[in-house]
Amino acid sequence: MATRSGAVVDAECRPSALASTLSEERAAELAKDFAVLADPVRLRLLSMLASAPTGEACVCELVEPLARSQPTVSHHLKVLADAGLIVGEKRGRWVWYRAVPNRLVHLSGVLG
Amino acid sequence: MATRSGAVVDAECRPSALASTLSEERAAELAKDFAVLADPVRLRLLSMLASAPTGEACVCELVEPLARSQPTVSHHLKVLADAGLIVGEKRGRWVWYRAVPNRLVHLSGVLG
DNA sequence: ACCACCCATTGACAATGATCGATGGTTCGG
DNA sequence: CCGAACCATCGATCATTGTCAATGGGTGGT
Repeated sequence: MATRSGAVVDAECRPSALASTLSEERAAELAKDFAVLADPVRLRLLSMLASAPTGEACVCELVEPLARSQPTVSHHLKVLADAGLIVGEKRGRWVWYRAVPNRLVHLSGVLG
Repeated sequence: MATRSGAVVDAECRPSALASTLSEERAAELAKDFAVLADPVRLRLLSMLASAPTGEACVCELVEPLARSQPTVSHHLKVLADAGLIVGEKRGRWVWYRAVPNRLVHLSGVLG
């Protein structure tokens, strides 16, 4: 179907505006946040800390139930700590980790 | 502090029960769900589809704003579709993708 | 029948990340 | 002061994944 003076372009895909409401930078930030949660060991670590009777646990308590080596568990704890999801406090020989409450709420808001 | 008959082991880390409330299988499932969201291109795709005037968009409309090749965009759309987050319908030469509502709510519940 | 257009699949490659063994730094008990 | 226990870091390895070029399969206009 041609217009009077123009070429026929009716069947072509026009680039037009689907300007995303989500900027590239913001998307990258969110993706990093979700990537922290995209690992079963880290999810179980969060669960174990959240359900700990005293609210905290030392690394040596976490290694065995996870069936991973101690360096691996330490690695995941660091990832979680860097993301602000947990905090660690050194007391004597032990380092006690505790889940940071409400730190996941902003992600929950993105989804809901 | 020693007990009556036992040796002193007070300073050792005992393995004891931090039985995670989150099973290894469930953790693996959740991790896969979060992994789908752990990519900026996929997050922007979801955003673009959700904010599309008609609620849907064809692939050719999505390629340019994302600054990725068409095969790459197709790949991400497939990942999202396999996760049940979007659905695609072929009409003529085009495939129209639409976001599936409320599909993210269960993840939102996990976080909140 | 041909060609242009839309989209998916394939194959290859580079980057990222999960994992472990080995090592080093602290801290405490004896 | 020495050894043992706890934890972090380093180096290496292997699997996963994001990306693109090339290709193929459909669909529709001419």
